[in-house]
Amino acid sequence: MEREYVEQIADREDSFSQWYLDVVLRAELADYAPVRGCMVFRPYGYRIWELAQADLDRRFKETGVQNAYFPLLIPESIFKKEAEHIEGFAPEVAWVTHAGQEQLAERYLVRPTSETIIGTMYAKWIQSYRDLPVLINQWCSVMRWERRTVPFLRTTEFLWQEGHTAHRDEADARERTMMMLEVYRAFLEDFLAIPVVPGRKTPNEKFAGAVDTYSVEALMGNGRALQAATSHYLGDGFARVLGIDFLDADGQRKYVHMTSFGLSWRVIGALIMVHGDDRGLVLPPSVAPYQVVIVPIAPEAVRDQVLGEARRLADGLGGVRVHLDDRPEYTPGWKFNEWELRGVPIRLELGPRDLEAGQAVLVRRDDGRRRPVPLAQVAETVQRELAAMQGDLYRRAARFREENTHEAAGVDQLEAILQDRRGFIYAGWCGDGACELAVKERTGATIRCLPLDAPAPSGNCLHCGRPAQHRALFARAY
RNA sequence: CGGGGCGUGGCGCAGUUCGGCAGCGCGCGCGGUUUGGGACCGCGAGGUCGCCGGUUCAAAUCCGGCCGCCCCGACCA
Repeated sequence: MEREYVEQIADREDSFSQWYLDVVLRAELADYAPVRGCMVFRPYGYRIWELAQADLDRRFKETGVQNAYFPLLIPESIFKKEAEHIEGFAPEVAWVTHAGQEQLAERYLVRPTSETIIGTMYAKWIQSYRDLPVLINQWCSVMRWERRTVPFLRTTEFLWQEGHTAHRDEADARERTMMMLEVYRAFLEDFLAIPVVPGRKTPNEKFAGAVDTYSVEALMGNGRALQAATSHYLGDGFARVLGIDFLDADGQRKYVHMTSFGLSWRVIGALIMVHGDDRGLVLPPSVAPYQVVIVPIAPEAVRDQVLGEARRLADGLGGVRVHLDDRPEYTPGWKFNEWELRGVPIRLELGPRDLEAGQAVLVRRDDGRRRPVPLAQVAETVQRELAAMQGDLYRRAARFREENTHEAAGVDQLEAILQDRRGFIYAGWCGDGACELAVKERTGATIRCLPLDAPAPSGNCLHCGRPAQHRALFARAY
């Protein structure tokens, strides 16, 4: 039999990163811009972001978070106030030094994150414990001058949301930190169909300026880990240097305890790498710009008839994002490949033979199964299959993760697993950062997180052999 | 930032060894025939050969410098 599908993207097994880039470009999610490390987020990709954004934004608002917007530029004097913070970001900060020909009295940095400028405003707004908590999020872009960039995963400028909250005490702030981590977990698993491991970062891996950093970690199709979102308990460090204090009910002046949490367009990269296959993108119905594409097979003699029925079919799919591809210049086969590459969950084929039989042919993107559906039942079947596919994609990704999750008793074993098949690797850890760094040095794997649901540690540290204090999740990471 | 590879019409590439008319496939435009897994025929448009400099009668090709992209490693959402 002849080759059934056209070669247009790199082989996913042989060259995963080339496959990833091919999908990004060929599916028209993004394109390279004439700016170092920057990309253009094209309409099809941006629509995915809008759908994800709308859902996550709704989840934030359900917890009382409001949206606002703060400036792109941050005065150097303000950013420098938190020592650990500036030290962490200094190497990748872009500076604004001139307005026209004139040199500015003070340099501004293009925000790499907004803790300091938002905190500065909180200092003005917060006087009393009655003003707390303050729960604000902003959708914006930030800039970090990374050395090596990859579309969506690591770009010089990227879109994200950053939430910043101020609280009366540590307990309230910590509760918010965990609440937002759970919002991310639910969003990623339920909406993007990406299974994640929630956990706490080690001191080596935490956010510059945070007391504790939590993240949700996902496993990509090539066995590498990706941090999909983070939530930080910042303590009162930022409050102290920025002067965010309030008068408590007991008459004492106190500093607020803060949190911040963020998720970026990196999750678009995760979608590609978790769900994609040899034929390209596979989108969960929840974030698919088109959930259904109708491809009419319309020879000249029956053209009007087929297109008329195709339009009726589209109109009958209320509440579903449907696209009728009636371009005459492309053949049906071309369209099949095109929409599969772009990840549309369901394709409906409608041709003369179907009209005679009073049916359409339904094909699911994830399993490729094709079957005839009577026209009267198409709407109902589409709804059912979209819902089923959402769940199936999650379960498939979860199964892949289970199959690629291992245990390592020592560094040798960890190294062997990484060479052989990568994936998530659990191992005992004594809690010493030196052991963590030694493992990284030798194997390239880092502790992605200390999973929250991990059972009590048993056995010994994989590196030094002392009793394990944690059950750590190791992986090579993006 | 280190190691490797690559920059030639929109995309994928040949040509570079050994200097001598810039080519091929796809795509694009027009006309015609076509439509159940990337249709076919004909005509046509489109290139400062990544950039700057040098050698030469002559440079995509040789020399020097620079820039960009990709892959593999050290830092990050």
